[in-house]
Amino acid sequence: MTNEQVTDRRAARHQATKERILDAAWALAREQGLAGISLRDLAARVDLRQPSLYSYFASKHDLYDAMFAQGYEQLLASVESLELVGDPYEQIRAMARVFTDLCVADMARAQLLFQRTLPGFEPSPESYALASRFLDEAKRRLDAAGFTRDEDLDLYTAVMGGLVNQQMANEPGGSRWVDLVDEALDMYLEHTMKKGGPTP
Amino acid sequence: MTNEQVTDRRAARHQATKERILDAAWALAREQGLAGISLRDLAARVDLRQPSLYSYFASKHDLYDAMFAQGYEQLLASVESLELVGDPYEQIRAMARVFTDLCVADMARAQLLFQRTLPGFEPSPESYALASRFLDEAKRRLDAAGFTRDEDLDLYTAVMGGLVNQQMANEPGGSRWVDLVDEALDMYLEHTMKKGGPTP
DNA sequence: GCGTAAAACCGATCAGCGATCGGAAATCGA
DNA sequence: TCGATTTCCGATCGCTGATCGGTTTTACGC
Repeated sequence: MTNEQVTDRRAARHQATKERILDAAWALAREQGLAGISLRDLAARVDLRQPSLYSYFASKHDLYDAMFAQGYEQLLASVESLELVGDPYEQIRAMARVFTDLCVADMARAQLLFQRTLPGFEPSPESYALASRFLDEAKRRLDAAGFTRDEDLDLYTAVMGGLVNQQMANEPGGSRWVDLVDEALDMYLEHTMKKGGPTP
Repeated sequence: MTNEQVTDRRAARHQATKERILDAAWALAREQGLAGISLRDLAARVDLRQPSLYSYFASKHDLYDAMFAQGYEQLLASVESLELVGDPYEQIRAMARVFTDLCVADMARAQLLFQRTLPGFEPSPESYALASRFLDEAKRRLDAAGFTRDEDLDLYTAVMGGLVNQQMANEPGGSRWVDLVDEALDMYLEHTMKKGGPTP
């Protein structure tokens, strides 16, 4: 049992605490809002004092950045798990449904990932790369349906993001807007099929 | 020239200062972001000290509330000035273009009116009534085209808000998404005409 | 025009925030 | 068990919005 792991127990312990802090941060964000996270409150949740958090995150923005990366990793995992076979239109629909479901399931996460709401926060290049990968996944699926114009992707993100945005701004916790996702997809697909020419 | 105004010079002076503060607040919001407004900076802009602002606004949220009301008054003025005669579809298009134009013309305003971005801020009932009037104006124009379902309005606001939102979040200062407003209107009108039955 | 009540203004101060410093305490490889 | 490294935290800094009390300014009613 001893030296079960030859390598650093220190690093493992460090990483574990970091994840405990992140979990507590998400919980606080869901309770009090993203901007409502206070480092003193957060530290108390993991039985630390506020200065100790700086052993794990260089700043509050650095904490937000780690949450940003976690959020996109979760979305990427869900979208990448979708099969890439069969009707391309149905794949676009499935992706949209997964997207809206994940957004309403954790609005704090959606707010962090898709709105520029935290004053002065910008994701690091490494975290932004995850966001780009997420967009690439969307583009790949639109391409498969022959929707290859830049405008096709932009309109898609605008419609889906618009539904989620209205939902969060006007009826948080409800589903009045996100329930329109299928109708919105009817609208988008029909329009874009015409624009993009016949089905490949 | 004396007693040119029989009524309160006090109230007039008070209102004038209030508007000077609001103008400075908008300027600061455009420069540093909505949440970046510091009451000490704001006071300095109008040659006051920070506590003096509380003679005009009960709190920072009260200031935001006044800005919220001003913003909707400006949007309402623009939309209500649109003629209510002629092709109802063209009126819907005109309203959407005015909306996106005003949003990109002052993104701080759009952020305040259409995103829940300030931690803890909620408009007062009086200010929210202006927002409702704005939505009523939209509903009236959709009704005129036979788009009377609740979903018709919700989808319309989602699409237009989605374009603006993507624009602000991903390319502030640009026009990549709002330039799609005409194509988005093609998409929306064609879809909703089918859904809503034949033109009245 | 003048007296006076009301309004406006501000220095000082409060509690809260994120961030920083330096030293004590705990950890763990050797 | 030793010793370097990491972790932890009390104290403190500068900033924020808000509040208090007292001074100064304003302009209404006489």
